[in-house]
Amino acid sequence: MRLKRTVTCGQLTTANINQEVILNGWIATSRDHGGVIFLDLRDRYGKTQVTFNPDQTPELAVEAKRLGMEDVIAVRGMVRARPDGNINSTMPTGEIELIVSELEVLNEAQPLPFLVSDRESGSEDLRLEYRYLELRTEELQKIMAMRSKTYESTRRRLSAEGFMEFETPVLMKSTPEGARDYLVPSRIHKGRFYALPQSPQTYKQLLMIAGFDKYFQIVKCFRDEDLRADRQPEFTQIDIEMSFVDQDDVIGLATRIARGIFKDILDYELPETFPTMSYKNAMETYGSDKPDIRFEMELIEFARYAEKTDFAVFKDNLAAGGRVKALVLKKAADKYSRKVTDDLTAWLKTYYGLKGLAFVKLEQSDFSAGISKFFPDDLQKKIVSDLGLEHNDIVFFVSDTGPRTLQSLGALRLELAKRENLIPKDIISPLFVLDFPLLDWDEDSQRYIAMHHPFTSPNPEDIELMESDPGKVRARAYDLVINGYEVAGGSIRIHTREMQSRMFELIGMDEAEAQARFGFLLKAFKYGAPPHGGIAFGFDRLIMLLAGTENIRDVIAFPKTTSAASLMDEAPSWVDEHQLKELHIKLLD
RNA sequence: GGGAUCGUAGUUCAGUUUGGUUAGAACGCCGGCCUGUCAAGCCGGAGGUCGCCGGUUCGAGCCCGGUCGGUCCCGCCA
Repeated sequence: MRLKRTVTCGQLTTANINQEVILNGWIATSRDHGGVIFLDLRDRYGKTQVTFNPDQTPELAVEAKRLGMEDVIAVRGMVRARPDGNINSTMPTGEIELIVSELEVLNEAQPLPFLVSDRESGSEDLRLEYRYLELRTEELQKIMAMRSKTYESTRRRLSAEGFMEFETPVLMKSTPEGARDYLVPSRIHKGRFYALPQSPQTYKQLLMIAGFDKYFQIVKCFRDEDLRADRQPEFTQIDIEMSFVDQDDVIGLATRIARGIFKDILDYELPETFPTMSYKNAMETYGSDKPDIRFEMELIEFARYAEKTDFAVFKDNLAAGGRVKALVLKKAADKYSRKVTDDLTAWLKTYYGLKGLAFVKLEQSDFSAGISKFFPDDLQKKIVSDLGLEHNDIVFFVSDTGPRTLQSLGALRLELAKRENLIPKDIISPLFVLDFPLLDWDEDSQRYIAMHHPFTSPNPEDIELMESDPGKVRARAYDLVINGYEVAGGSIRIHTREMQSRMFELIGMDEAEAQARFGFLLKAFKYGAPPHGGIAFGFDRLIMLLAGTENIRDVIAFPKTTSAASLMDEAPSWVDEHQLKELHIKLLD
């Protein structure tokens, strides 16, 4: 190219007046007045108005006339102060303009599928097809810059703390536990497959055994499961592992990393230590293992009142070992007509398998509507006084099996908070959830499965329960939850062969199977494995919080749709027959 | 695997309730006018397999069945 930029489109000010400069960039808008022509030239640093004046350069004005949006040009010119009354105070470069003396058209753009100046001007599938254009929008340019700064902040802090950065294999052995693996067929080994890592879990443990006591990696992970607004099939983790540490050391480091990132990127001060809550408490109080604690509205234990009511559903469920819990929405009963409560009930039925949702409204200090007639007067008075109920409050009741009661009331808590705008924006509320159960009973396979993963160490206080009451054993596992998002999760690992074998046994994996699947790790444990533990941050979710978006596709340069397809390059795609043949693969159907 | 919802010019949408002449608007695009705008303005023009397949009907953008794709949710995500 002839005219290489000497400055960017975001940096010229009145200090540069009378300097000759060259700008390169995309045309954001053009304003043709028949005589004078204005172009706003854009690059990722900003926009500058460049002006073509037919009195001075008539031949350039003719050429500029046919330029349109998103053409790429280079211009040489003199920086001038804009005439009086023509200053644009909404842009940083609004006091100056570039009077063009030389123009090089680098590339012209076809008519655009949507406006780069307005991200809402195209539907999401169209924007994904032309993702490189969407990435030119101001919003995504900012988020990508934020993401880049976060990589940098993370690396700088971990390096300063003495961590070594590693790369671990992307082609690895398939692990049966956990999420579905993405598989890669081996050409050389007929009928065998590599798997893409769900996480580099085993490798980082082996690096601990190798003596690299502080490891980290910013790494892609792959899980072949169905997607959500905050889940992509490939996503990024800040993966961390440390030797000779206990839970508090890992939590301390995770706190410093999170504090550092929010300080560096948003200049937001998180507390020096984050609050903690047990898994049990989180479930009982918020109906979630990742509670959003930006607002109160806690779940209330209601069994002691429910048993004194005349409501058969409560009594039957309690007798059957179920639960009754309640949720109070303050000062909003008038907004919850029969239709609204019916809709909420239908929603809970559909998604959480709940049989019903009961409620009462407060009319002055008396129960009204819903199931109020099942509450004797003296019981009403006691509840009103115990719970501090006031006029126009509405109390929702859920009664079902324990887990279903907690989960659905937790979902209702979030839904009501959204409807009533109870969630304060601009607040970031971190929380460590601790003492997760080691195991989870799986109805389908009628066995225990590891709740976190099978390398998670049991809490030493509960080890004696491992065989007698496995469901009660707590793990040394911890999650960092921010604003209701699971942002990081980790555990202290098992580091002895004996304990690892006991764990495999608990989840119904016999010695032969354990050998076949994790023999390499069990073998390594025999050669001096140090006590170790770690944590992994969901990097994309962290960026979501920093950017204030609820969609993970906003923070990934080239994301996939909810059917795990890329609309831009049309992956996944069919492959040639000979490619399949080389891989010894034959398609059914 | 299940549920909800959306699909109409290049794009964003209206039209679907109640089937009926030539499917509209805005932005973008093309042409013309216009020398200080910054979402420039004014005038004109081109642009449609109403996602796709089938059905009902004299007649379907509109009703019915199926299908494909986007989004959100449940299951799933150690």
